[in-house]
Amino acid sequence: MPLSQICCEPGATPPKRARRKQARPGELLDAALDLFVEKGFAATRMEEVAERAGVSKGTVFLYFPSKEDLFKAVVRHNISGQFPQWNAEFESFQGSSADMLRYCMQTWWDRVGATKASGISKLMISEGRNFPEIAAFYQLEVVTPGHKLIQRVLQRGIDQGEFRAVDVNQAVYGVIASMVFLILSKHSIGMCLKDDMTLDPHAYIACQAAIFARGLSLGTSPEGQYAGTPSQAGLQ
Amino acid sequence: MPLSQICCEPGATPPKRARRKQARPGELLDAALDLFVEKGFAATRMEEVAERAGVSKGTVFLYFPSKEDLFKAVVRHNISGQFPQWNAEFESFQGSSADMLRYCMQTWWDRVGATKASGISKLMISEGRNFPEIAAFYQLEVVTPGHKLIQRVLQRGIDQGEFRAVDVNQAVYGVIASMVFLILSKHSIGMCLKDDMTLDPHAYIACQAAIFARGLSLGTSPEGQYAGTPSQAGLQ
Amino acid sequence: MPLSQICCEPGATPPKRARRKQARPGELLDAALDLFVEKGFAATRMEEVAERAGVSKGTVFLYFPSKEDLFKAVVRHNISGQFPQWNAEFESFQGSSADMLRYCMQTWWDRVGATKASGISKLMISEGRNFPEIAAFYQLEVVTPGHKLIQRVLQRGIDQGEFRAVDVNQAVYGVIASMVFLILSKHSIGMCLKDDMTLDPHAYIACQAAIFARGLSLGTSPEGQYAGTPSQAGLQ
Amino acid sequence: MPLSQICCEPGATPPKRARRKQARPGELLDAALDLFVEKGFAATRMEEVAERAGVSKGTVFLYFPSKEDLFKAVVRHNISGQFPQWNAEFESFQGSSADMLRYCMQTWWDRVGATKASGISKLMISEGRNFPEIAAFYQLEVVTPGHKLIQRVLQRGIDQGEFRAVDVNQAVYGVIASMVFLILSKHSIGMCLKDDMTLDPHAYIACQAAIFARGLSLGTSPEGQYAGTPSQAGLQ
DNA sequence: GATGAATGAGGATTCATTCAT
DNA sequence: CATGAATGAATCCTCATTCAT
Repeated sequence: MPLSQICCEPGATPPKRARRKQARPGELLDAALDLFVEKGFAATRMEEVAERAGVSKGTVFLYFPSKEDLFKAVVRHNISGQFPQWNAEFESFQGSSADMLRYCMQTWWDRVGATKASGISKLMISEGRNFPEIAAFYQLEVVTPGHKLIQRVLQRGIDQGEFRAVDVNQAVYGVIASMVFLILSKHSIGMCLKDDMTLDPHAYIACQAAIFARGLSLGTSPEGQYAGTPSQAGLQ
Repeated sequence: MPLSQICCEPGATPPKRARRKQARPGELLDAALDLFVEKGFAATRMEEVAERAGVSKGTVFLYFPSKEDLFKAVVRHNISGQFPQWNAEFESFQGSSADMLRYCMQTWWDRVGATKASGISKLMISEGRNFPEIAAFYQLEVVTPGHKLIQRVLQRGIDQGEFRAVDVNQAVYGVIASMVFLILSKHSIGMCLKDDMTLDPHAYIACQAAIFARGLSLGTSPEGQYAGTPSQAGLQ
Repeated sequence: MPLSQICCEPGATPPKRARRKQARPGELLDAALDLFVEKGFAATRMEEVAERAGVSKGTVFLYFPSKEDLFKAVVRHNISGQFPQWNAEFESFQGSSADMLRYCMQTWWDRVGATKASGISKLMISEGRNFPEIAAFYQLEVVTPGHKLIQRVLQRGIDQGEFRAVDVNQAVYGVIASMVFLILSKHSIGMCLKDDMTLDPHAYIACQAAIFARGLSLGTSPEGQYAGTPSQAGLQ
Repeated sequence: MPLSQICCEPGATPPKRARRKQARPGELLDAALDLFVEKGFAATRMEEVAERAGVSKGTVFLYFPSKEDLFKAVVRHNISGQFPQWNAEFESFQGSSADMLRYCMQTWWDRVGATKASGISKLMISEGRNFPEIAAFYQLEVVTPGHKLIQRVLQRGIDQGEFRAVDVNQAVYGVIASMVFLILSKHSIGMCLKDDMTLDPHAYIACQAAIFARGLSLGTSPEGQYAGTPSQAGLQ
């Protein structure tokens, strides 16, 4: 509990200056997230971030030593922070692994995909190569944890005899691909969508999750999945 | 002195100077494509484009009035004719729809994904938003035809009783998502891959195609796929 | 609670707060001296001065209206009384003038050169030009007295028939040069030393003093010291 | 011989642009030397260098990739370049080592000390610590070669039986000290001079060289040079 | 008095674009 | 046509200085 709350009568607002001090980082991170998503990392000027947060140029550097650090803070504030909760949440999941997969995808959408934070992923796809340190950070803080989370879900299905023993890594990428696509449909002008029709994320996720679940399930498998070269088999 | 400068009967290659002049724009576009794909629009320097094309800085501006114009020219020049004989080829496919889907994906990879052409997809994903006219063009020439092609494959499976009657549009996006992911794994430093492990495209496609085929197949379906909210069902 | 805050009879150390207040300027000057010597005027940040003095940035400006004023205060504060009992001490020296010279240099090193005081010499050498008033002050308080002291030693040697009748002024500068060099070897990263080898001050002084003493001595002089232009005499 | 001189009639001035191109680096180096000496490294703004050379800010960076590189080029252009000639010159020196030493010092003064280039040394003394890379460069290109040159002269004297076998390194520093002092008398407001009297460099060098020569000479040595502690011996 | 949050002028460096040759 | 020297607007970042608390 801050001093200001001790030595003043309850309910008193802290001095203006102090309140700003506390609020600043958050305001800056919000402004930065907006701009990074809107214009990309390289095209976002620090001064613009300052303007949007209602402070002067120098103030941004008071809280974040460099543009890269600002970006990292944005990532940590908006994405990485979610993982501990998620992991915990899945520890105690009781239903089928198919349900778990769907729940996982839907939850990701609700908490990240549907928010501005998803713009960060688009940004990493677009500019990651030019900022190796940032890319490494993102890899460490977002990609790897995300991969592991999905991997755990699929592995659980296999271990419990719900899923076939497919190559888990490849399967994980399939799930990630769905989510990446959803992000791009939102942030890349829906460029990959037919007729500008906007994709309904929940329906899309439900459909993909169902396909994955069934695609990984045991039961009667349609034969010939991996047999021969179809080009020879099927094409005249 | 090369022969071409001596013997000039019609049809002969034009003298070096003239040929260079004619070839210039193409060489510039090639160089620019490479660089835009590799580094993005902002991070690509005009001088670098000139260098890679073997001309001087000023020459680039002789052919393209500005960097933005160069970008637009690059994309437009590479979009044309992305979907040539594809449709015809699939008219006569004889095998199962599962095989057809897999064949379709593999072929796409060999003919497009693995080639330089996939670079413009990456470009559109990364920078499309900043060039709406171009994006519209791309949509018309690439996205829609691609979507239709896959749609036909899935619809064929449903019509022939091989696949379940899922929402075809959503399912198509799943397939596209896989391919987009593959492109990004190639052009975005594989930033979405675990531990920098390089994705083997053929294995990846085989796996995804198998999951899709099975996911869309009839047979014993694990019930409850769409029932209830898993958060209530599965979470304590 | 420290005793000083309880018992306040006259003469007792003032309460901590007050003592700090009184001590502030001195602590600031000390911190600033260190930093100015180490990094120069331009490269020293006011905040760093504050930090080293254990106060906040604003406080420095409370005592010194600007960085330049701080600099001036630092030098002025440290110049006073550089030459205390020196002269008196040498009145009664009994040995040879050669010994006296060596004793003089060694003593200077022990009492000044080796201490923090030599830092302001370095400061004046480095930044003196930008602060003419200060430089004049330094000239008056340090340079001239020092010069006179050495001059007296050499003159004594000449008067007593120990040294040749060289141009005393020039000779004095030779001695000063040695000492300046020693200061710089200490404060300028020994940039003028070969291979980063650290100079041993006492050995160096012993050597220089010996050379000076012998160089000023009577005895068989190698003739021709001042004759002709060596470029004509020695060069082919 | 440049092309322009081949394909044009003799005496024709090269096209304006080309001539500037050739002259630019020199003009920039001159402007930079002036400013570095006048204001120091840190305080010299690149734009100012450009202004003084009559070009725009960007042009400086066209020729020198960074401020540090510009500085290095200045050093190389004005100081390091001299050493090869000097070394060669001394290979063939015929006179006594005493003459050689004096000639060496005088020549250094005429070719470097008396020119603006000597300001560089003052600058390194003042700011060397803040720019380690530059300091290392200066050490390599100037300090070490200079030290070696003087060392050779003194060693020659010892080898030829002209000088006593003193510690050569220490003696070298004595010579360097003289020259450093001369530089400082020129660039540090003559701060170490008595009564603002300007030092006559030639007389000063003659005097110092004589003292060194005699100080290093054989002949009857005044006894007791290194004996006892004078403080005990001489002081009452 | 002391604090430290906030400011904004200033400086190094980059790069699209122009234009004399 | 082609060149590449020159430009200067734009951008990140630093730091002396101010001032509300």
